[in-house]
Order: sequence, then C-alpha cells, then structure tokens
Amino acid sequence: MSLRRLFSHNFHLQPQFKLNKPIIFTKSIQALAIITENSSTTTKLNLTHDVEWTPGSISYSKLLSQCCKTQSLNPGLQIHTHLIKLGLNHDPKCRNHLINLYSKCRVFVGARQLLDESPEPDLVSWSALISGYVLNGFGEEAISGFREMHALGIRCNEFTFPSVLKACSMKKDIVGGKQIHGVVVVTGFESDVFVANTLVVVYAKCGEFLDSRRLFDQIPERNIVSWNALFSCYTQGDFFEKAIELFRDMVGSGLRPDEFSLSTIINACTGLRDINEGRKIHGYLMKHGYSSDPFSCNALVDMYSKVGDFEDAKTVFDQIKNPDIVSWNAVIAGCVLHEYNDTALELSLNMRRSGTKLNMFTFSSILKACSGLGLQDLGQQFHAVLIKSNIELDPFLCCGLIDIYSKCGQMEDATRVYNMMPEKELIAFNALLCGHSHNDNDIEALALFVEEYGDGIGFNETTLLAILNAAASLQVVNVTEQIHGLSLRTGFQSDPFVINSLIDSYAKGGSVEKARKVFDESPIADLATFTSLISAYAYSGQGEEAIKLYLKMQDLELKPDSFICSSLLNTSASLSAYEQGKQIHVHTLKFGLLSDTFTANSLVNMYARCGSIDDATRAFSEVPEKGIVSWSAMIGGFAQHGHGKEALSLFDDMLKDGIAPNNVTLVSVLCACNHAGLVTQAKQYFESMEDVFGIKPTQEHYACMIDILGRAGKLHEAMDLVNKMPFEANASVWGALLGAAKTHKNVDLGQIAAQKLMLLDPEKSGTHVLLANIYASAGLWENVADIRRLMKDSKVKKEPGMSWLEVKDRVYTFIVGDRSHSRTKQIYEKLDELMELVGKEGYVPVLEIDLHNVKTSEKELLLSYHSEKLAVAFALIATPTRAPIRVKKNLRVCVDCHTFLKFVSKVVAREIIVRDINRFHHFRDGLCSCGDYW
DNA sequence: ATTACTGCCC
Repeated sequence: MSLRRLFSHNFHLQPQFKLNKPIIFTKSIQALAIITENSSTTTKLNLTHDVEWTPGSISYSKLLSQCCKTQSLNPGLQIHTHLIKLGLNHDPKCRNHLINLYSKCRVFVGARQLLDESPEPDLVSWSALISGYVLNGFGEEAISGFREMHALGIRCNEFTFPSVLKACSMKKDIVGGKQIHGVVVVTGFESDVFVANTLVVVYAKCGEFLDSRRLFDQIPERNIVSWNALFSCYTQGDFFEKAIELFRDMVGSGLRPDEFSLSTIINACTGLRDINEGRKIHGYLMKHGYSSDPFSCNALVDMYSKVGDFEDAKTVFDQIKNPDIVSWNAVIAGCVLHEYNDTALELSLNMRRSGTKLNMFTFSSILKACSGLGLQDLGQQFHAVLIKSNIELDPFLCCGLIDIYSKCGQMEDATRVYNMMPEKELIAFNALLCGHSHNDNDIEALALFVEEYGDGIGFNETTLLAILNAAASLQVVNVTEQIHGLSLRTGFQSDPFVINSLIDSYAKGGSVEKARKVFDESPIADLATFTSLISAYAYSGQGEEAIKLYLKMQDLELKPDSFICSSLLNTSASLSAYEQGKQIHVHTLKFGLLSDTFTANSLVNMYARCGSIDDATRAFSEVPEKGIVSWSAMIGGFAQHGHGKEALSLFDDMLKDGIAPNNVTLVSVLCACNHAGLVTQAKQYFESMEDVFGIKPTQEHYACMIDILGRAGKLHEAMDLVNKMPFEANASVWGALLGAAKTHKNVDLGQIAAQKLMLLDPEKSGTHVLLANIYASAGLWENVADIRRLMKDSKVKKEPGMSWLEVKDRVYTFIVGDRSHSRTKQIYEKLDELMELVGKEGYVPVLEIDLHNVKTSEKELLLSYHSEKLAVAFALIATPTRAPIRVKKNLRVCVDCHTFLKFVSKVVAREIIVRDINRFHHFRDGLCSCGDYW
C-alpha cells in the first residue's frame, strides 16, 4: 500500500480529530510513546529509510504539509515518531514543520514546547505557531505570540504580518491593529499586496470603513483579492449598496470577477433583497463557468430562500452534484423560513443518509422546525443528540433550546440552558424572557430583566415588549412607567410595537389616562395604535371612548380590520350596548369582515350578551366556519337567557357535528341545566365530564354544580361535593353555597359559607348582606345588628345598585333614588303612574327583610326607587312605544323589582330585558324567562 | 519552499 493511499484513507477520517478545544500535549506524547513502542504500527506505515529529508522527492515535508492542510494529527504523529527514530527531529527546518503541524492541529502546548526547545527559533517557527492560533480561532494568543516574538527582536516579514493582522480583525482589536499597522509602515511592508489587503480587512471589521477605504485606494497594485476583501467587508457591515457599487467599479475597471466576488455579491443581493440583480449574477455565473463553485451555488440557494421563491432555491439545490454541509443547511434553513417545517425535517434525514454530518447550523434549523410543528418533545430529544454528538452549543442553538423548553412550560430547563451560555446574548436573554412571559411567570420575567439589565446585557424592542407584557399582567403601573422612561431615553418611544405595548400595559394596570397620553404623543397613528387604545378603553369599561376613537379613526380614513371590529363588538357586549353593537355589525358588513370567524364569533357573543337571542341565533347561523368558540358562544347565550333546553339541544348538535367541547362549553352546559332546573341531567354531565370529554372539572364547574344542587334544596349533597373537591374551594363555590343557604333559610350553612367568603374575599359587600338576610329571615335580629356593626367597622360598604340604559347614541346611568337626570320629574311621575297601574293588577311590594327596623312606608319608598325601576320608567318616556327595553344592572335583581317588572311588562305591553350580574331576564306578558329561578 | 489576503448555511 502506498503512503499516499494510506494517508488519503486516514484523511478521510479526519473529522474525528477535529476537536473544539486545544488538545493537551501530554496525551499526544502518550500516544506518541505507544506508537513508538508498537513496531507493527511503523511496519504498517511502510516507512523506509531511503525516504530522506530532502525537498523534491516524496518527502516528509510534503507529507507534513498535507497533514497540516487537513488538520490530521494522527498521521502527523506517526511521521513525528518516525522522524525521531531517524534522528531528523532536531533539524531546524524539520522542527518548524512539526511546530506547524502541532499548531494547526490545535496541540498548542506541543507546538510551543518544540519552539522553546529549539536553540534558535526563527521567524518561521513563530509564524508557524501564530498561523496555527489564527487558523483555529485563537486570536488573542496569536497577538500575544506576535508581541513576544517582536520583543525578542525578531522582525516580521510579508508572511507573518497577514497572520497577525487577521488575528486583530478576528478580535476586532483596533488598538492592536493600529500598533501593528505602525510596525508595518516602519518596516516598509505597507505596499505588499497581501499585507495591505489584510489591513483593509482589519479596519473594516473594526467598523472603520473610511480608513479601510482609504487604505484600499492607496494600494499600489490592487489585485482581485483586494476588491473581494473590501466588498466582503461592506457586505458583512450591511452596506450592501456600497458593496454592489464597488463590484460595478471593479467590473468597470476591466477586472473579471472570480468565484469569491460572485458569492459575496450574491450575499449582498440577498441583504438588499434585490432578486433582479441576484438573477443577473446567477446568469453571469452560469455563462462564465462558475456554476459548479460550491460557495456561489450555496449563496444562490440562500438568496432564493430568503428573497425569492423557495422553488427556485430548491431547483438550484437539486442541481448541485455533491451538496456539501452548507448546501444542505441553506436549503433546510429555507424550508424553515417558508414554514415547510416537515420538509425541513425530511431533508435533514436525507442529509444524514447522504453521509453529510449535521452541524450546529443544521440543528438550529431543526429546532426551529420542531418548534413550528409543535413537536417540542422531539426538540427536547435533539438536545440529547447535540450533547452526544459533541456539537458546541452556540448562541443560536441555545436560543432554539430555550424556545423549545419555554414552549413546553419547562422554564427551569430553559433557564439551565441560558445559564450554561458562557456569554449571555441578547437574543437568548429575550428568548428566556418571552418564555417566562408566555408561561405567566411574570415575576420571574421582571426579576430576570432587573438582574441581567444590571449586568449590562442591554435590551431591544423585543425585551421591552416582553417586560411590558409582564407588567401588564401584574398590573404594576410603576414598572410600566419605568420602562416608558427607559424607552424615551433610548429612542424606542417611536417604535410602533413598543407604543402599542405601553398603551396596553398602562390600560391593564388601570391607568387608561396614561395609555391615552402615550397614544396622543405617539408619532404614529395607524390601525395598530388605534386598535391598542380602543382595546384599552374597552378593557377599562369606557365603551363610549372606544366608540369615539373608532369614529376619529374613520375620519382619518383608516379602514377598520377584523381586530378592531371584534374588539368593538366585545366592548358592546360587555356594556350590553345593543344599538352600538348593531352599528358595528353594519360596519363589519360594509368592510366585508364577517368572513373572519373571529369577528363572526364576536358578533354572536355581542347579540347574546346584549339580550337579543334572535339576532344571536341569526349571526350564529351565518358564521362561516363554526368552531368551538362559535358553538360555545351560542350555547352560553341560550343558557344566560334561560333557554336551557335550546342550549342543551344545540350542545347535542355540536357533538353530532364532531366538535369536541372545551371547559368553557361545559360551564355553559351546566349553566343551561341550572337555568332549566335540570338537576339530574346536570349531575350526569358533571360526572361524565372527565370520562366522556376528557375535561377535568375546574372551580367554575364545581361552583355551577354546587349552585344547581343548592337551588334544588339538596344542601347536604352540595356540601358533600365541596368536601370531595380535589382542590380548595374558591369564593364562587362558597358564594353558591351562601346563596343556597339564603334561599333555603339555613343559618348553619350560611354561617360556614359566609365565614369562608369573608376570608377569601373580604372586600366583597354582598357576603355580609346575604348573611344578614339569612339571620333576619330566622328572626335573629341581634346577629343582624352585629353584621351591620361589622360592616361599618370594616368599612365594607354595600355596592350601590346601578343600572344602565342605552337611548340612541347615549348611555344613561341610574343609581338608587337618582335625581340627577334632567328629566327626573317626568321619570318619577311615570314611576308613580306605573305603581298605580300594577297595584291594580295585584302587585304588592316584596319587602327586603334586612330593612327590619325601617317603617313600612319608608321601605316601600326605598324599594320604589331601585335603579332598574328608574331606568325602565325613563325608557318608557324616552324610547319608541313598541321597542324592547334593555337595561343592564350591576347586581342581582331583587325580588321586588323582579315582581314589579313582571307586572310592568304586562300593563304596558312591552318586552323588558334586564341583564343582571348573572343572567338575562326577559319580562313579557307578566312572566320572566328565568321562571323565577335566578 | 516553512509562514500569507478574499467567499456560502442558524
């Protein structure tokens, strides 16, 4: 077997010798010793004594050069062994070769040892050492090597300067670069084209493009490398136009571009997103015989991926005869960019099958593909593969892993990856921050920001968005203010995303005025900023302001989108602003937004929550693609309006349609059973939730079920269920029990429930009132008095009853005994008139028992002026005679008002719809849709 | 003849 063939075989195995860290020399020495002792190895090498250290023939020097070129340590070690045996290792030339070998193969200690053992190390010895450092990315060591050599009085030549200058550009060490530049000038190597080219790169890489250009212009005999170097630097510095301009100058000067020029310029076209220029270069490349240059082809794949059509990228890739690791990585990255994530994974498999090793670039794309496909489990498995394959976790990979772990909610693992990074990168920091924010770890997000910001990691708009999001969730306006200040100081206050997040964060924190201020001071007034502020108003319950802003937006001729309309419909829904909601409906039709399922669902929700179940039904039938949200909205609508049977029948339709319910749907289903008084059916649904639909009952489901049992008088069963709950009962659950205790006049249960409620929600006034009522109905007047005293002392006040009525474009507010309205006199006259009419029909005021020590005549007076009565009286004088009256109330309707409104609906022949805190009451012909069950 | 400058993929 010839030496060459043997080595070419070994070279083939070279990746296993390519390590990321310097190899410790002692290990190499050990290996050397083993090889030396093992004569069979030497025999196998077939090295004979007649091969001498002479240039020209098949010589050791050539073989060692070959080892250096391929960074193949093992064959190099065997040659070293042999040279020792031949006693040639002390020859200065031979020693320099060996220094070169060890340095190139990262055995720096070995290289250094040989240099130190040398009686007279010369420039070549040092050059060999320094070039090895540079080749392997050890810039700092290269520079200090140069300084040491310089201090020994050894002067650089035209070969050494480029090496050490390259080290400066790697480290972006402009100070060192300028010093060495000085030495270059003094020693007269400035006009050497190799040295000059490298100097051009040093200044450009350090950001000194003007100096770099000046040096370039001063090169006496520029070659193609000079040009290539400069426009490569321009491209890397994102000065793509300058790069292309310079390229044209070069072509204009009669120099023909080579494959280096072409691949660089393709890159510049990618950066400029100039596909036309890119296609021209592609054409030139084909015409001038560069179509098989791997670098240029890979650059083309990358360009078409990022700028053009992915099909073109794939076509170029398919034409590459032997795609290398970069070709594969480029096409796979393109897949991910175009969200062909499954294709990306498939191509990675093909890549491996073709015998190409996957590297950190490949895995970075793979992790993104997994994340995009929602295959977080697979992504996690790749973490193990990365570790096993000894692939360095660079910042890109760390980001990918942080993203994967964040999406699984495994923030501890995400944090571990982050902490492992030797140098924290902003992108990784942002990934972790966003992870915390998405997983509702808002406090952790703030803490991380404070810590890392303090450590000087810096920030960008992504950071600010994540922090503002956390501040919004935590409702901490002071944090929002600080971030606002930081944005102002750093120029981010004009970033559209930051503006929108500031608006959102202020609004969620309860300071809609500050949100408004941000909006008013914003240099941008586009759809997104309007959406943010409209949502902010909607969130703060200022529906009128939301509408005003919407009108202003239309003055600016901004066309609303489905987000805005959906938000406005939701505002109308929460305000029960029926007329307003209808107007928005008209707009959604006008702008053709109802094909958007989101908006269509909001419309169903709006009509249902504004009390028009007929409109809701119509809107529901027109939802283009009914999803779980559409069905849930409609089922919930029926349930709230007391149409329990319709709700349940619609639920059946949904199941027949093959749509699986979610926990929201099931709350509505239980609620429907509740309103229809279907206790047995409710129990069946509740008990089968987990088995049939795979949904674990939450607090809400328990509260609803306990309410059902409580209303039906099954107080023991209700209490049993509370005890059986797998978690601590919350305020809604105890509230349901307290309500049941009141209805069924059970003092013991009432006391237990009220005690729990006062602990869980001490500011809630209703608890005290209800308990007082329970005591009163049992004649325990002392206890009633105690509660009243307690309320006074603890400053718990009964929330005043309020009602809202929409007339034309205005919303009118009424409180108990309100006399603030301009038509107060007429309202009270109307109310007296109604009292008389319903009295004749048989209405008797139903007295609230906790008014025990108030005179009966006064009680009647107080009851007469409950806000809903005032609102209805006003509606009768201010709205068209046949239109339904829609009133919204902030508390539950009291028994007296409920009775009164039933009578009114009959005597005035009007439909009265009252939405209270829990549900809708449709009063018609003396009856209520709730069947007196609310 | 022992050392050197420019290009592609996350």
